[in-house]
Amino acid sequence: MERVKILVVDDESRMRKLVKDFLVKSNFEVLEAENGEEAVDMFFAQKDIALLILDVMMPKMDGWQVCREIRQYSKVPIIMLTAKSDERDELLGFELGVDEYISKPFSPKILVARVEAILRRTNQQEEVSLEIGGIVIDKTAHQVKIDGQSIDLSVKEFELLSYFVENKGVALSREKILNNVWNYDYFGDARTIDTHVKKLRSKMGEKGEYIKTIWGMGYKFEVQA
Amino acid sequence: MERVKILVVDDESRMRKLVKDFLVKSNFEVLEAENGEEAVDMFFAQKDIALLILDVMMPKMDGWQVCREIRQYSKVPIIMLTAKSDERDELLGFELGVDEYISKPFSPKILVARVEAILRRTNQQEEVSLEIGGIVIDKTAHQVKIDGQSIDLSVKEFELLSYFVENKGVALSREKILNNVWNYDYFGDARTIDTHVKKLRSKMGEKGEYIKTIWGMGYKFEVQA
DNA sequence: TAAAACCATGTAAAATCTGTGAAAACTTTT
DNA sequence: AAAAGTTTTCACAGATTTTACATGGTTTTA
Repeated sequence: MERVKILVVDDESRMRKLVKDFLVKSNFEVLEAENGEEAVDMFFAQKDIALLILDVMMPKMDGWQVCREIRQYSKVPIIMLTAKSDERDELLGFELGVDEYISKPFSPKILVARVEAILRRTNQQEEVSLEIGGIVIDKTAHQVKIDGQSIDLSVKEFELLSYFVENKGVALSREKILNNVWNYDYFGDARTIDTHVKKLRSKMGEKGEYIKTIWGMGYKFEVQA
Repeated sequence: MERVKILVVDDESRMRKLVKDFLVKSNFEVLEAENGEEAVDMFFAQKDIALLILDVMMPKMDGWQVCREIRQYSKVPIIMLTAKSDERDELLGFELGVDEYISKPFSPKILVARVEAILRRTNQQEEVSLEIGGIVIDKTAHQVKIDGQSIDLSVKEFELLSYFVENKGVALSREKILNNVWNYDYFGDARTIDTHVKKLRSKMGEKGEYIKTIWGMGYKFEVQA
């Protein structure tokens, strides 16, 4: 099992180190950013950050702003660190979708407990396996079965199919696919998608037809005729 | 961007004014009703009310009843105002599809925050689909159905039809259509529109007649005869 | 009512896009 | 370091869409 990534954002390196130490001990992988801008960049460059811990007070871009920017694209859980309890702006946080506040100073146990609670809560909602039209995608096992028959997919193919299934019925532009399945900073040829779609379709046999071409637009995964 | 309409229902005019003031400050458009009957009538007369704020205790028809009547036809978000927290009937509310409770007295900020949170939440889930005269345009799926029957449209045709439907009843000059459906830097033949209109009409069968020619001016989408 | 202005339609050319195969560039495994 | 596998690029053919244009019909205007 791969370790869960947490991004810690604080301008004080001592604080970052402190938080990091606690989390690393609890077997999380910790990334650090020392200001809001760096945090946002890092979040979108990395694709699999499971939780953010944000200091409210930071130069350049404060925690609220980071929260806003990230919430435009992601529902990743966010914990806010506040110096005093009156720095907590519950109202603003509510609007922005903050999951939890922790006031400094905090005990290591509290921090880890909250992090684990939130991850447990959110992971429950996340589906581990998707099923549609005889296609079963097991994200944990990284395996796909079609009518009970396991098929071999490369990583990209797997991710692409997952993305399609997660967005079944939704018309997806190539650009959108690129931004979601490929890394945010990938600037290659959009035709790459076509090639992967071709392979996916062929590996999926007759169920490959579920991946529909929308001319001049992109693709759409849909089960009905 | 047009302002979002909220209907506030309470028998006390002071309370209505209070709520209204807060919401207007946050740039909502506020309609008022002073009892349940009026609220229901108003809701169905107005077509585009985005949210209801209902007092539970009202003469004639209480908040629960209003909720029931409206829920038969609409999924519009509903916030209930309760005098005391024990007036909240969570169970009943759950059945009726109440989205949120706010107990009086409440702070203006909380009210506005909840309203905005709910609108954000529901707008996300809301399908981007337009419906008129048996024509359903699902922008997400990039699909058009006529009387439940899916029809194939090219991208331009799809966009053109969407534009027409979004501007139903409005006479649209060719220039305007060109500027909105085509890129603003398109300098081709305006006759191109005619061709697309022709195709659209034919693909839409008898409903093609909804696209009306306005002589010497352009086109108009309109459902009635 | 005739002329002028304008629209609908069919046809065909032009532009655009997709599917495919093959090869190049990378990664990972052996 | 070679082999095996994966991902990306590229180019071409075929398919589809978009556009232009000519013709004939319709509406307006004078």
